[in-house]
Parts: sequence; structure tokens; C-alpha cells
Amino acid sequence: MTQDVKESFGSPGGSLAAKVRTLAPSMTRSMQRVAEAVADDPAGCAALTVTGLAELTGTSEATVVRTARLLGYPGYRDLRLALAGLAAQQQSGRAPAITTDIAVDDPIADVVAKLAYEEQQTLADTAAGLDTVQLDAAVTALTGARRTDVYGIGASGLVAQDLTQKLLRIGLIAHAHSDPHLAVTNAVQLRSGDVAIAITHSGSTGDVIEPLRAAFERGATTVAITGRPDSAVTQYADLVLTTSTSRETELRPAAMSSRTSQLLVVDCLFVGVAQRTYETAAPALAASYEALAHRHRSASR
Amino acid sequence: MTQDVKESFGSPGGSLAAKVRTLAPSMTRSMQRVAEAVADDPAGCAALTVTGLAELTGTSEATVVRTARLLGYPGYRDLRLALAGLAAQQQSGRAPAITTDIAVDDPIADVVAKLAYEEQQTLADTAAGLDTVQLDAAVTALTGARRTDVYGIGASGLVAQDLTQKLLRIGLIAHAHSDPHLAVTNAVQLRSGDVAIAITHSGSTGDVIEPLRAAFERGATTVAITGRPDSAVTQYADLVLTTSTSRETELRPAAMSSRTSQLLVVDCLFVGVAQRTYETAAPALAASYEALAHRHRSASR
DNA sequence: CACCGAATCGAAAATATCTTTCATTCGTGA
DNA sequence: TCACGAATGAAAGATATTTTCGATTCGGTG
Repeated sequence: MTQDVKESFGSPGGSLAAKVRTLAPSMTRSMQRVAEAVADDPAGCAALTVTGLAELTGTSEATVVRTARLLGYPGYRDLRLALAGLAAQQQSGRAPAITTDIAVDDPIADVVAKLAYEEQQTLADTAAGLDTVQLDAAVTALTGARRTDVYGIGASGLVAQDLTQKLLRIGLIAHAHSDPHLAVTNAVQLRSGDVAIAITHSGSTGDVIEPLRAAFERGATTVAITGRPDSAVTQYADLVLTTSTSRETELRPAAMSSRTSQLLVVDCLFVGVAQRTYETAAPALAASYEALAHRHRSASR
Repeated sequence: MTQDVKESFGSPGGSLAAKVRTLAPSMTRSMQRVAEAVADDPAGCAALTVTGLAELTGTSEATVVRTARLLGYPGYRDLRLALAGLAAQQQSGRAPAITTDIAVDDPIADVVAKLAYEEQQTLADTAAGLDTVQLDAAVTALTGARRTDVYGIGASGLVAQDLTQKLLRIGLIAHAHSDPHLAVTNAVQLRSGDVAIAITHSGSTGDVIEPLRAAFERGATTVAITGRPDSAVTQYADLVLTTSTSRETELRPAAMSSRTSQLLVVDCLFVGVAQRTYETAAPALAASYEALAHRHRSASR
């Protein structure tokens, strides 16, 4: 049978070793040496030139090329590309093994991988657990609000500011409060049609609950962004957006994943509002971009 | 010798696309064409010679080689090998589902899914692109610092505060500055052994560069966290930590993904320092948790 | 044991591919 | 508009791959 092997790269990993075994009997001694080297360490061989591989196997360039041909490639160049593909596949096949917590003696590369993985996980969980009906209602409320107050303390305070910054950029009137007294003082100014948003992971941060309560009692639409949908804050919330809670470990405070989760929710709110008010939001965004342009020196090259 | 292709996990092929995006601004027009072709169709390009790719993109061999260099490979040959590896990975892995931008009329559920997906992507890209050597050095510097100043404006200012909050929690002396004048005023107090960190996506925010420069000139260890590793800010940075840049769309400002990326970097710094100072960090974290407990009413229900 | 022929092999030439150089072109700011 | 520097591609130069071809080995045979 003619071997019109049209094996492109991307062939399943085992096939090369198998091919080597199949074809070995029909190979000459030096070709076998080359084939063996290639099957043994695809990654290593991919890094070698013909000459390099010839030297490694104690043969000549010609032999290497002959081997490549026998294995079904037009020449060594193509074999080499295939090897690179194989090596990459093998590497990617390896399990990341990121199930463990971050340990004190983890090398920094592991820390990066684990943190990234956990935050990705948090995002997925949050997206899955978010009640889109409530979210939609919150967007509607924000869109029509005369003004919006956002309460958050500590890490959640930064999220509150993030939301506020964004809303301001598309022309809404929004304020973030982290001072509990000022927050309450402002909350009592709210009335029906306004929106108050409390951001608290635990749902039991008194300093954030109080202003929300004040707003609630004055008829504003109140929204709670919390990881505990059954907590105290939800008593005074018309709408509850649930963030995900992930296992807290000694080296990875809960604040980290709750922040990630909260930010996703806040981003969703923002984009939702931007969609609804697209006519005004788009130019506003462009304008704020323009306004900042002169603050940036032209980037060097 | 060929650079070791330690392409970490993350999105299959995403890291190259990410690298292209990160470096695109510092590329010339023709180089961008080449980079785009390569990011678009790794498999196809892997099958081409320099000349072939040059013709395909309507450029010259020299430009192709230049692009390969810019992407971090010693030459086109190595880029080609990497592409073959990528192609193999892509083929074996599954195709990512969500590719479209967020549209004005997307239902809110789609917005949530797309945002979550893009932020996950951003995290993977960031993790893949982070230089762990520089990161490790930054952690070392932070660990031994007498004091640490962090500069950031706008959205990056929130990230700066986030980092500061965390470092304070484990007993380090850290300040975040978003007022340019105060930042410079403080920066000139720094000296050798201190650390200054500038956070700016564009790398060209003058208000953030100035304080970093002042710190740099006084011998402090300076760190830049930026999406543009070739920008002005890196002139005065001993260490550069690169954040990922993702496609900006009308409804999804760049600030969103740059913030996600910056936060991951900042988290890595924090955890790294916490590891090194575990003996003091662990009790400090516990203590700060305790101290806040009384601010939380016991969760109802 | 000498000889032959075929298979095997590698040195080196020939070719293809990649890299560098350098003159030209293009874009930009004064 | 001019002048300058950056960007670009043509072509020379360097490397890698492929081919050629003669030398060597091996097994069989007289």
C-alpha cells in the first residue's frame, strides 16, 4: 500500500512514537538512532537544527533528512514544526494542578497561576449566580434616577468609587460615600425615584446598612450588593445582587474574591445603564476620553 | 539557542493574541499587519516561510523578522515554531465560544456572560504575560522597604488604594497618592531602600510619572505597573510589571480590563509579601479581622 | 580469502531560507 | 515648504536544509 500519509501537525501525540515503532524495522541503523531521539524528546529535538540533531545522534544531516522523509514529512523543516506542535500539546495536556491553596513556600509563579485561576473561578461563579431579573431592575432604576448614592467601606468602598466614577462618565449623578455619618446625612436627602446602593460582602456592616436604611425609609430604590443574600442589609433592599463567596484561606483573604465578584456586578450595572442611555452615554464616554488625552504625554516608541 | 517555550496555561493561543495587543501600540504600521496575520491564523502562518508571510501581508522579509523580534523571539524561525505549537494546542483544545462584542441591544444575561468571559480572559492573559522574575524582585523590594508609596490616578488610583490597604493590613508602611502635588512632595522624602510604585495603564500619565521619577532619582526602588512596557513611565522604573491590554469596545472601556489586570498584579504582590513575612503577616491579618468584627452586627435570620 | 554488488552513509555542493545592511521613502513637526 | 528621523523593502550576507555523489560497509559468492 502506498503511504500517502497526509499527517499534518496536530496529530495525536502517541502517533509519532507509534509511527517510529512501526517503521523502525524498515529503517537503517543510523535512521533508527535519529527516530529514537525524536520519539524520546520531541521538545528537545524541535529546538535543534538538522546539524544539531545529526551531531546529537552521531549521524549526518543527510540521514536526518532521510528519517524525516520516512516518517512522512517533506523534509526536516516540517518534521521540526510537527515536533514543536507535539511538545506544546504535551505540555498543555499536563494538569495545572491548581486545586491546592496557596502555600507559604509556593514559588511566585505558582502564586500567580493560583490567584488567576481562583479569580477566574470567582467570576464564573458570580456570573452563574447573578439574578438577571434583579439586575435588570437595578439597571432600570439607575437609568431613571435623579441621583444615585453608593455606600461601601474598606475594600467595598473602592468598588463603590469604581461604580461612581463610571456612572459619572456617562452623565449620571452619582456619589460614593465611605464616611458613615456623611453617608446618612446624604441618604436622608433621597426620595422616591432616587437610587441607593450598598456594597458589603458580609451584609452586616452597620456603617453601610444605616444609610441604606435611611434611603429605604424615604422611598428611594435600594440595592444591596452582597455575598450574603440573607443578611441584615437585605432587609432594606428592594433589589439584591448576590456576589459569590469563595473559600477564604490564610494567605488569600476573602476580600480578594469578593472584590472581584463585586466589580463584575458593578461592571454589569454600568454596561446595562450605558446600553439604555446609549444615545447620551456614547458621546459622554468619548468626551471624557478626549478630555484626558492632553494629560498623557505621547507614548514613546 | 531557542528560548524555552514555557507558554503557561491560560487561554489557548490567547497569550499570543494578548502579546500582540500589548505590543501593537509600539509597532509600526507594517509590523502591525504582520502581527495581526500571525494572531489571526497561527496555523496558517506556521506553514509559511518568511518570504511567504511577507508577501501575504504585503511587506518585506525584514519587517517580518522585526515583528518576530518584537514579539520576543530571536528570529522568525522561532516564532514559526511557536506558532506551530500554538496551532496544535488550539486544535486539541476547544474553541472559545464568545467572540462578539457587547451590543447595544444585548439582553442583560448576555452582558453578564460576555463581561465575565472577557474578564476571565484578561486574567489568563495577565498571568501568562507576567514576568515572574520582575515580580519576585518587586516582592523582595517591598518586603525590605522602610516605606512604600503608590501612585495612581482615576481607575488606577483605586487599585493603588487597594494595594495600600492590603499592605497596611500586614504591617507594612504604605501610602497611596492620587494628588499629583502631594505625591511628588512625598516622593522626594524617599531614599534608597524605599519603594515607589506607579500604576498607569497607558504608561504616559504625567501626574503619575513625575512622582515616580522623583523617587527614582532619590534612589528608591521604583516599580511600574503598566500595560505599555515601552512607555514613558518605564524610564524611571527599576522593575516593570506588565498588565494585559484587551480590545476596547464602545460599551466596554479599556479601564475595565486594565483594572482587572492591575488588581491581579497587585494581589500577586500582596500574597508574595505575605509569604515572605508570614511570621508577622498571619497574625496581623488575623488581628485586623478581629478588630473589624464588632463593626458587623451578627447576620440576621 | 578475494571479489562483487548493493545498501548505507556522510562530506560537501547546491539550494532554500533566514538575517542584516543600507539606501530610499514616508510621515511629521518646525 | 523644508528638513529630519523613522519606517520600509531590496538586496547582500549568513545559516539552515536538501541534494548529490563518492566512500565505506556488509553479506554473499566463487
